[in-house]
Amino acid sequence: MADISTRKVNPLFLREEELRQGMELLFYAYRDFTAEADLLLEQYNFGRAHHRVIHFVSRNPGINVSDLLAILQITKQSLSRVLSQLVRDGFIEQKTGIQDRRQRLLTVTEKGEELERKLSENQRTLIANAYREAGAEAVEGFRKVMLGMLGASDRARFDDEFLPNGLRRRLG
Amino acid sequence: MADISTRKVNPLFLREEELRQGMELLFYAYRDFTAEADLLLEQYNFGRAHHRVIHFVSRNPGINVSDLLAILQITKQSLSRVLSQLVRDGFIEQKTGIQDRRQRLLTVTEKGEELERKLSENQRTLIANAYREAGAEAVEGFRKVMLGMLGASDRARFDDEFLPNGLRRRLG
DNA sequence: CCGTTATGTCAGTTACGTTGACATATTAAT
DNA sequence: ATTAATATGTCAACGTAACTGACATAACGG
Repeated sequence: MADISTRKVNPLFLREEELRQGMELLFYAYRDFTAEADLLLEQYNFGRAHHRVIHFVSRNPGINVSDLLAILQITKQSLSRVLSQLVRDGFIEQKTGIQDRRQRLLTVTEKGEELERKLSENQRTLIANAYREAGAEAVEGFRKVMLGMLGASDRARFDDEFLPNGLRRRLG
Repeated sequence: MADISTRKVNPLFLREEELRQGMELLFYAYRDFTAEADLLLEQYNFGRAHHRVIHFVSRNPGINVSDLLAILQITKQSLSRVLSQLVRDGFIEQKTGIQDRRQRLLTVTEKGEELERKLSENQRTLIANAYREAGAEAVEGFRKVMLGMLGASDRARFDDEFLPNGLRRRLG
């Protein structure tokens, strides 16, 4: 086979090829992964940014704005537009913090949870299918490689990943 | 441990948690992966779109515009802006097709290859480190899961992934 | 010759990010 | 008690990269 002979003759080329392939896998996977939700979002006049906000607020109920900004890594002005739309339309609620009254603690309303479920339904299916077809061992490898590609601060977010929702550590 | 007890008590919750975690891994990995190249691109007044074009033209020398559009999945108007800048600045060359003179076949110039190397240097390092730390078996799992998440047409692009560059099949 | 294809371009729009400057309420510190 | 720092919000202007729709040109193919 051409591939095998190439493997033997030029292993360095294949290493390079392997890396390039990884880059492309990431590109295609991310795009295919977000494609369907994007279509749904259009019906609400929302964009991908709204989905991200709903997702992370749903995952971190009671999160404050600073911590959300740290996760999303955008400016407060950018978040403001998206967040105020979500609040206006009743998908997210803001409550003044108890210990620190400067904070606006964010939670997703039931209406918001419903939207989140709709938006992520296809994504969950995609991942679930990929996980199921690949098998538990492959999933472990997938997680290992993905975690290895994250920056230190993002990796820290997964340290307590198996704690129940309410106990998850805020910040990063 | 909290995680193990939770696992036993509520396996369905953990399944959901596992899927959500996969979604976030993809989000963080993609962002961290592209962050550094984005900074470099600014110095050329280019954006991520330019990187994508250079990458895929470099990978598919002599590709025509339609096939490139099929890979990128953007409109020709969107590609036009980016591509004409890259041609203007001497990173990409267009040659009229030989069999079909309507086609503009695209190749990356030496200057373009140099830029591509610079841009992907950090990305290659990120992947290489993640691969090395995770081990060969994990990498196989990673690839399996990622491929499983792709749509059929994107998955087809990886059918001949181990053929040398010049022999890779065009289109999808 | 004519319909289709490959490509390009003009014009207008949208989503989502940016910077900079400033305002307000609240907390923390000297 | 005053002052500095923090958390948040907002106004304004801007840039990139995507989009749609419409039209133009050149070349291919029957």
